[in-house]
Amino acid sequence: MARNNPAGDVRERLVQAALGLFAQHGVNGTSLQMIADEIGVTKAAVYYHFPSKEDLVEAVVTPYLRDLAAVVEAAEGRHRRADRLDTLLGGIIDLLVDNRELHIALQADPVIRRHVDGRPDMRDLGMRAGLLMMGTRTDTHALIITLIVSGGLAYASTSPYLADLDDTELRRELHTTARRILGIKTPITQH
Amino acid sequence: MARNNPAGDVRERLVQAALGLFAQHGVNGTSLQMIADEIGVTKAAVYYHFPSKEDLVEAVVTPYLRDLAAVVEAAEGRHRRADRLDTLLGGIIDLLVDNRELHIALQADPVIRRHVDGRPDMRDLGMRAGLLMMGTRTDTHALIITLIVSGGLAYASTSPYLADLDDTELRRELHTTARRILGIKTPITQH
DNA sequence: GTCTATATCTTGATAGAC
DNA sequence: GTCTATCAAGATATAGAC
Repeated sequence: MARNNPAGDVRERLVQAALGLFAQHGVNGTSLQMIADEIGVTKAAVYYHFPSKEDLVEAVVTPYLRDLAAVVEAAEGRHRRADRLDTLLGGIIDLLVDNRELHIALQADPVIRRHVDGRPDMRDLGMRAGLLMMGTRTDTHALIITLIVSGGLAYASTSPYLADLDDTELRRELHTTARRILGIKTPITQH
Repeated sequence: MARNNPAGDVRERLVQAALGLFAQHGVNGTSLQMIADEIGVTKAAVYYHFPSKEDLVEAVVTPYLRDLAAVVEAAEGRHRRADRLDTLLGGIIDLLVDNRELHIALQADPVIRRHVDGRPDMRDLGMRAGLLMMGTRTDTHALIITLIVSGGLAYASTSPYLADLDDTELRRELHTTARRILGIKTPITQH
């Protein structure tokens, strides 16, 4: 196995290059030529590793879906509401902060959305996470708070205004803020 | 002026068709052929009304930017903090609810983002809105709450889970929830 | 595993008839 | 103001040499 490349095998470098370009230009705005150029190979080399562009999309998205699924399952495994929330928020925020500007782009990209919707194993992940956040409440108000926190965390974590915060600080700020916002609907459980 | 079309002149129908398709497939995922087909004309007819695809993007985006600018300016014209917040939130939520599923897609689309960033008159709209939300606070915590509310409102207003709420109800729910979340940082002003 | 070369299709855009 | 016909460029994808 030829390992004369700067960092790791070509397949993984292709996935990383694609990830960055997808986030910046969208999937439709990123040609295989751009991806190949990014790591210094030709289009044909890309096609050796991935039979089609869709396969590349799948390779880019899958690790994130797996990580998210693991977080949701871990949270569902907890029993007390506070623990479920902490596990879910902590896990999601870790994912967001570790990737920063990528999540919004990936989540909003029409091609990726369609790809994810086409995978039955992953389709209800968003709803399961939402149910965990809502807890026992099922009214409209709780739903709206849940939606605002979900979308708001993803949006905030990608903001250029927070770019100079280090990961640890950003994680802590997002977690406490999300906790406090979600606490609005259940003020009694807060100390 | 030939007015033998189902609804209004062709130019406006093209803009509306483009808006819907952009939101669904993204700008790069929407060909001029698709837009032409949508209203039953040919590509060449599109090019009569818009010299280039970018001009169509501009025609789609401009009304929203103008509306947003009007809201921000109206809010900046108020003097008391509570009035500024109410004007801003009310205006933005009206825009979101009136268009629902469009805003997230438009805001996240790389082509549209680039187009907006290239218009100096509109570039600082987001920051001005953010400053209005933050009020006198300038710390990280206030910034994060502002970001979460901004992104969260846009995200929530597009959620399928809220699709069956009528506009009036959705508006009211979003407004009171946003108000309460922003109230976290200034609990003294809330009775 | 990576290359050159090419096939095929779709795109944004133009020319000119009506 | 809309059409048919066409162009040049760029896209995904394939074939076959090394």
